[in-house]
Amino acid sequence: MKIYNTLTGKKETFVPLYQGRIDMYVCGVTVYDVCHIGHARSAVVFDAIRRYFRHRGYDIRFVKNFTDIDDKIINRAASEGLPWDKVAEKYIKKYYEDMHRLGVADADLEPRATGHIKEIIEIIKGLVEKGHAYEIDGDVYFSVPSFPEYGKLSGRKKLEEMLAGARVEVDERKKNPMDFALWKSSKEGEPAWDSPWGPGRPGWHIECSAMVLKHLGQTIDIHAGGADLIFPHHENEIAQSEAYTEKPFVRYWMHNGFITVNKEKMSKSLGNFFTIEEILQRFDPEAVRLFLLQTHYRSPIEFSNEPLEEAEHTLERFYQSLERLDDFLMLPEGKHESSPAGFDDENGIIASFKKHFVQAMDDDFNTALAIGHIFELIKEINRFLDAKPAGAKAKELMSGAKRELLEAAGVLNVFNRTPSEWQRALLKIKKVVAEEHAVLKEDVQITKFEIDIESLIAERQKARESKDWARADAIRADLEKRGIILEDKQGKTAWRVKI
RNA sequence: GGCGGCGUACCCAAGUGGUAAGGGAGAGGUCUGCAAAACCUCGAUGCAGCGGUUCGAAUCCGCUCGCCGCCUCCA
Repeated sequence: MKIYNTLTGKKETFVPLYQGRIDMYVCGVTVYDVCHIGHARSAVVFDAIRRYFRHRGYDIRFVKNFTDIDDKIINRAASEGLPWDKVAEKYIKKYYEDMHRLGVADADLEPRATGHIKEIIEIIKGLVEKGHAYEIDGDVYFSVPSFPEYGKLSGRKKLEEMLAGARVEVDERKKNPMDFALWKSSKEGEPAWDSPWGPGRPGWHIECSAMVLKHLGQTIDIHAGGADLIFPHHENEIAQSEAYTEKPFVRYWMHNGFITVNKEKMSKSLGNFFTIEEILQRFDPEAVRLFLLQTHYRSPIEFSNEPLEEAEHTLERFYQSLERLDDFLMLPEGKHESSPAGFDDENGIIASFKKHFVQAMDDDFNTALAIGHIFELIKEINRFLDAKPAGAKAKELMSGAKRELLEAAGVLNVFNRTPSEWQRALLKIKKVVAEEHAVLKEDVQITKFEIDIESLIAERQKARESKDWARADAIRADLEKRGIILEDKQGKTAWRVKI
């Protein structure tokens, strides 16, 4: 398995520190506002990667933090008129709602900065004792010159060069302009914890060092996050952690690319962001997840409606094919045996799918290629079924193909509903069912709607039998206006939601 | 100013030395009462441009052009 390591700038063969086990830490979010699609990308990508590790048989310990104390939270508390910890609670709750809808599983451990003040103070004390940190007026700073390897992650070599064009406002009291805060003294009325340097709160970077150390250990296999965390956040984490433990902190650093809007990074400050909530009002969550996984995790993704609509079409294609496959598998067996030639070849698409899927994912988690393989398999299954196969052997081949398909789908956590669940979800998201009804009594209303459709289909069927094509076509056209497409198949008429 | 990334068909996108995955859109065909879906066929002699290394390059090297990111909080 190969992983691109930001530290070396290369794809490397992945070898965990302890055989069969992986310690992985992902930087989560600062909970001062709702999440946007950029946060979703990071969460979805590392969720898929975590699932893949598990699929490959690793015992993975997966930790993702919440930053629940920080200047932005304090500011937000002031503007919302809430206590700071209520602000954190509120957005943690919202985070879970959004992420669960996107199929992001909870981490094994989801520690919060404020739950680790004791450990943070311990580390800062150690760093001061070792001469890596110093106190000024209740603030404690990390001394960057005391850690010669500083800059190794972000590729920054000379501190002077970094400062030349930088837009940093330097705090005059710091010994070196690059020094960063480990502990910040609190002003009157701000949240504060007691410390050897007086009441204060932790700096941003130190929490991750403390939580990694406490929950995973001195050296971990993988540390991940968005590419914007490389500098200064992860660079600073390395400095603190390695200065404190004198051990390598992280073996593989992974960073996901940004979501862009008009080619520019989506960000709060530019105001060009779309929240997960508003996107999910218009698109199915599975389509959003698929959209995010159809591009390699390190490449930028340009955000717009079109690829999300395409993702819905892609899902439609998948579920239509799955339904067709299910229909075939439900068919009575019969004695007749007939399978088209070539489909059960050892090197054929069906037999080699699993190998290809694993190869793609083993190569730095190429989910885009892996999804490509899924659609090669879909096409092959459709081709097979087009040839009107029959008998036990054909069924065996198809049930095997279905098993492979769903196993791969499970790893990515897309394509894992039933075709009818997908259609029901579409009924809601495409607002085919009147909104007030859908909101008031979801499933009851939808079921009634489905019964209506079924009776219209029956009426149309009668018209067709008496060759009253005008009547049959009128019913079909009427349903299409309401967002329902009818498809006449062998022996039955199926309906689906128009995308 | 320093460091880094990107540029593949109409659109999205994979591909880091062996002769251009996949999806969408489009054209033609099979199927269908007609459709829809599915399937088949067609579609980049070429991967921003120029030059070089090589038996062989989208893939490596150099230069040029264009776009973006980090150096401030940021997924």
